[in-house]
Amino acid sequence: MLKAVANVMRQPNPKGGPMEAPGSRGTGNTKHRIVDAAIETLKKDGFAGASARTIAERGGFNQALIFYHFGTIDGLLLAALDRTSEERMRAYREAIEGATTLTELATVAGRVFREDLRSGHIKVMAELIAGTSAHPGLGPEISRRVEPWIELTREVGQRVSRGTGFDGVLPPEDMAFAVVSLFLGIELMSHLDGDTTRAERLFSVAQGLASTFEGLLRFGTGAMVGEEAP
Amino acid sequence: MLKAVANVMRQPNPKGGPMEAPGSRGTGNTKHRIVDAAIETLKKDGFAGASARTIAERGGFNQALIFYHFGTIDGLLLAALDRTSEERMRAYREAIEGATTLTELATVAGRVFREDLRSGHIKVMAELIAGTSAHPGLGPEISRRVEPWIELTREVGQRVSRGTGFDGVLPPEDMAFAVVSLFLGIELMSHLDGDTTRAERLFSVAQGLASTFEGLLRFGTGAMVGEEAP
DNA sequence: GTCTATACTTGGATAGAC
DNA sequence: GTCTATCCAAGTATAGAC
Repeated sequence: MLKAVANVMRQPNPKGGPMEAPGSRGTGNTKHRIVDAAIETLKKDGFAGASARTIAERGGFNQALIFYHFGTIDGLLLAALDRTSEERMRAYREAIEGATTLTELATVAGRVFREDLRSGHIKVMAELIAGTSAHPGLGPEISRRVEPWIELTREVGQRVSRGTGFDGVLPPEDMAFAVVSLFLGIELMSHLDGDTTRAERLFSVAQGLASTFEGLLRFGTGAMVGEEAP
Repeated sequence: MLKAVANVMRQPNPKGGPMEAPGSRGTGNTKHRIVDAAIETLKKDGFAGASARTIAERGGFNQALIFYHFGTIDGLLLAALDRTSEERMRAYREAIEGATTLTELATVAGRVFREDLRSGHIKVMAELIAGTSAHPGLGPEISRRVEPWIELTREVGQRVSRGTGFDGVLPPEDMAFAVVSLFLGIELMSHLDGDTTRAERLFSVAQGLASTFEGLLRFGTGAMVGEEAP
């Protein structure tokens, strides 16, 4: 039950492994396919269903390849998280970086998260976080990979709230923690009954609230909180 | 992998099982102990770590007893959820029913959820929801057991927002879904690094926000949204 | 690098003695 | 109702042929 702990970060194989040597064409392609299958399996079967056998069967390759390329299952799962995380982080950054007002942010973040919800990208993270209790060795590794999401959220929140007179009230760190938690929770809930309509509705409402709120602020509420426009 | 699906609701044993016969003293005590151990195991080892053997070892009883009393592991896990859910529901209801203002609500709900966070009661639910992907048969069962929580949240939210001029803006259903999701997410995040300080801080801040907001409302913002006090 | 075969462990579940 | 013994499926991981 605990024996994977010390091995989580172990390198592919004792002899240096498939180190993506300069001239190797096509190599690395298999690793890619394995990671794909792992992501797919985490989405559909969850952490508890992500065994070497199920992953290998879904991907149509041999089970032993996992251990050759990633050492352990946990190693593969971390690689899977790295991939989705990187992909989605790029998507969020691109979508969000143009947004400066609360309304824009709500619109654009809602759109990207809807994509996630449908494709299950955040599910990978939620499942791994939940699975951490069973494989404690994963804890610190997952934790490190979640931090950038909190940081991204904090940055964006801070940028958008600047000058609204709201940015002293809810500290950005707390806001970011809450938002990331909320997204993870929505992901869990939505996959419970395969029903994303509640989540979709929530995002519509949030969008509406954001622009209403923004309108109110422009109205002079800023002065009430004791803030001046820059 | 899928064979538990049809068995989830199966009764204890073929012959009618240990049906808590009227005169049986002490009986049912064992079932209780088994459920205790299951809850403890879900909290500490998560869904993926909650095997018959680990549960039995933690509880100091024989592994076979689980199948005698609950038919399957999934059956036991549902019983575990029933117990925590009932216990915590009572605690929340008692704590919350007196609260009529937003400030009171934030204070009291925060206190109870902090208890949860430390004792891990909601973790049981979060782990089971996450585990549902691996055991699809659990899906509907868990879903049924989550609904009352959304309903409770909705009721309370509605009661508190009544007359604040806020209760048309964020539909109670959406609010309830968001709050439950948020709590589940916070639970996941807090157990990831065993650090509950971020969650604790968030609750303090929320408490502060609630009373600030309430103060603003009393100030006449209600009129701005077009609502009159009852 | 990839496959087959295999060792060994853990897990769900049942039979049967007590 | 509880325990021992046991069956068999599934899991991780490795050795060794190709």
